[in-house]
Amino acid sequence: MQVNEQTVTELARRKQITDAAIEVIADLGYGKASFARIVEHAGLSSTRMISYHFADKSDLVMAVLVSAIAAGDEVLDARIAGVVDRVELLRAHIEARVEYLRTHPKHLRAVVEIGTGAREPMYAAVLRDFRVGRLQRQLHQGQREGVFGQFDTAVVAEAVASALDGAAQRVAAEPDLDLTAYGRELADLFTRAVRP
Amino acid sequence: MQVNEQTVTELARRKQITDAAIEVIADLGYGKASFARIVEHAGLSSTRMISYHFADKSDLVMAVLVSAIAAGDEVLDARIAGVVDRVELLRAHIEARVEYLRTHPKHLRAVVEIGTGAREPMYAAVLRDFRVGRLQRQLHQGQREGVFGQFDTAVVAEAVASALDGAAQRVAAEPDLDLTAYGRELADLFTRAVRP
Amino acid sequence: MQVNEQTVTELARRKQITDAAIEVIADLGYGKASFARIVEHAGLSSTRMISYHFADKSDLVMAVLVSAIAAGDEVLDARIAGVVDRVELLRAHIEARVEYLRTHPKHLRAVVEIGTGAREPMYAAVLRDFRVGRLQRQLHQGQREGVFGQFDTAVVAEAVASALDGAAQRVAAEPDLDLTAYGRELADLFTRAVRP
Amino acid sequence: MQVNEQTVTELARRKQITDAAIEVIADLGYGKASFARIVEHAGLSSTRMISYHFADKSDLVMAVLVSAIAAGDEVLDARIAGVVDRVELLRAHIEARVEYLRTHPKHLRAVVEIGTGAREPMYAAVLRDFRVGRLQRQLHQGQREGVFGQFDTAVVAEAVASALDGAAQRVAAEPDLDLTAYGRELADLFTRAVRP
DNA sequence: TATGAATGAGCATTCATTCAT
DNA sequence: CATGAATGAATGCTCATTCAT
Repeated sequence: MQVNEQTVTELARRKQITDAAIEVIADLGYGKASFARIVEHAGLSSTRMISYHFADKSDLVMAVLVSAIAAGDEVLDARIAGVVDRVELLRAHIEARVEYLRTHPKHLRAVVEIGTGAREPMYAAVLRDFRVGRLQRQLHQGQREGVFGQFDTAVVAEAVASALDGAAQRVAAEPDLDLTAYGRELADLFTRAVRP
Repeated sequence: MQVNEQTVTELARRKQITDAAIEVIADLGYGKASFARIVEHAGLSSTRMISYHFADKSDLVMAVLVSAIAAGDEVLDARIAGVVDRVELLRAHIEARVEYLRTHPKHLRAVVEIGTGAREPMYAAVLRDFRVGRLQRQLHQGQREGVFGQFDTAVVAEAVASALDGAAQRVAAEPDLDLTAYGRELADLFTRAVRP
Repeated sequence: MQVNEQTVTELARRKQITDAAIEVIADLGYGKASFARIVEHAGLSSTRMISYHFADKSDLVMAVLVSAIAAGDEVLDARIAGVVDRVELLRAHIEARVEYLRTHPKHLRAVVEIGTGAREPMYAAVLRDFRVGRLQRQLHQGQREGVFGQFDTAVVAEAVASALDGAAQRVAAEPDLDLTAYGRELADLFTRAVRP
Repeated sequence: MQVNEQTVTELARRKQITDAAIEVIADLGYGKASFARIVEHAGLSSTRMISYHFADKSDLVMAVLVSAIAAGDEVLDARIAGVVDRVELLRAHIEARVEYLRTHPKHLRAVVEIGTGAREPMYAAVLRDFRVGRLQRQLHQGQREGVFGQFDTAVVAEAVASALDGAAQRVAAEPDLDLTAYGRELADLFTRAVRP
């Protein structure tokens, strides 16, 4: 008995809907991702099903965000584990995100779509944390250690995050893109850029 | 009497509507920019007015794109005129885009919104041309001249373009942002990154 | 050319819809009076028609209120014209309202339904004015002239208004009720009650 | 073991739900008083709880009516106990109802809301009994005894009941209203009105 | 005694577009 | 050059109720 006890069915349904929502948002964009499209994709009987399991649309979108970001951070954590060198850490970070894009294209694309398409400030904090939070702290630490040059960490972190957003956009239009190479290029680019 | 005859009234109306559309798209995002919001903003009597002057929504959006991109390229042309050094040209390019963002925030933001929010492939070519076309050619030329190192020009051009998109997003949420400094940081960042 | 120019068609449609809304609100009550029921009653093609002519539901309800109240005040004005005696004025007022209930049962019932069923404070002012505004001023004036006794005019005005509401409720359940007699009884009741 | 056996838990649950329903109906109005709102207010887990303990919505509403009316009649009985004078009985009746409104505002308001908002004829009998039943019999008896004048007892009883409804409405919008004074005014008003 | 899960019907409102003048 | 009038489809969301444990 836990405080926040939840049925397995309940959790399974939420996951089913969240997964469908990720696909639909990634494929159609945030603006066109209606409940109707999501139930179609999930094979549910009616939109009523979504309303039953989520308080409202923003509740569902937040669940999508949490789910996709958790998966992305898992990949990131696995990739940077044991890396100590600051420059290598930056490279690992960028490559991990691109790897995530390669293994979970719909997930990352959904996050980007929500980030650019949704206007509600509700998602701002969690999105900002995912995009630049950790990265900016790493850059800052690298500067303190003298490994990186002097630059505005906010600007660089935003540039890295935007470059990854751009990669997600490009791969959507160009599915055969070699993402491993793309990630290496991006990592090269920014490791050169942060040199003292 | 010319072949492509258009009255001044017609042109003025189109401009009035296009300008209103730019503001609305920039302010509400592509997804929420409906005819209704645009007529409100333009002070027109009904959405019928838009349908009369534009074939359909994509026609209007294309007009917005053409108008905003022309203004952006004008700023760019003025800024790079006479610059010959490749590195300075890159710097000039980036700073010109940020200057455009500073002087015409709604225009650039509208372009970014359409780029991220609209799904019709119709706009893809003109958007790609604006975002990376000229830039990629410049990077390529710099490599041929041996001024830049070896990197994937498509990746770097996309990264620069994305960084500028990101700047447009950030300034929308943070209007007091010092864009001149932001442009300089970005130019520094990428000029470092392209060094051989 | 007037400032607030409006087409005849537009006005006719609004009236058609408003009239249907009055009937539906009177028959089904405010809570059950949906756009769907109103278009059915008006013989329109879809609820879209209502949304086209009225900004939203409260806009339609306000139109209903204005229309029904105007008709009621017309009956009142005709009935009290030339009456100078204060007591006779009170009698005329009450009988005029009941006469209005007799000649326009749906209209008055719609007003009562909105008054009791709608929670939006939006309608409060216009409803209060219709129910007690004039009446309370008359009672006050009668007291100043020494024709009426000393009582709280707000309480008595509210009691009269509530009695008329009650009559509207009763006649809905009991359509054969002799309203002329009912009005006379009510007038007798309150003229006795205000005597010094 | 009795035929109509009911556990204390069952009764307690029904009371919990009924009490919550009274509050919700009083606060939001009959139209907006959904199972969802009632469940929220009662702190229950789901609407299923209500459906389990009550056959349907009208069953719950009827329970609300019975409960609220019983409480109101208790106040009335206590107030009129020992009063024999017909005029004083009328005064006591009115003042008791207003006192009930003062001590149990939600209860009386819920009854009024159901009376005006619900359309089902199911509640008509019990509502009519509460509103005018006893009162009309008293008025009739007073006329037979020659203490009251000649008037239509149905009309006067309905007027008194409506005035009390109106008081409930007014106090909802104007919580600082001096109800004791209001009750006295109302009692004065109607005792004057029934004089021979 | 309780509950989790599901449901079909209905709600007001918004959308870009079209017909007729 | 402009407009008034209309429209079908879709939006997210709420409703009381039921099935199966």
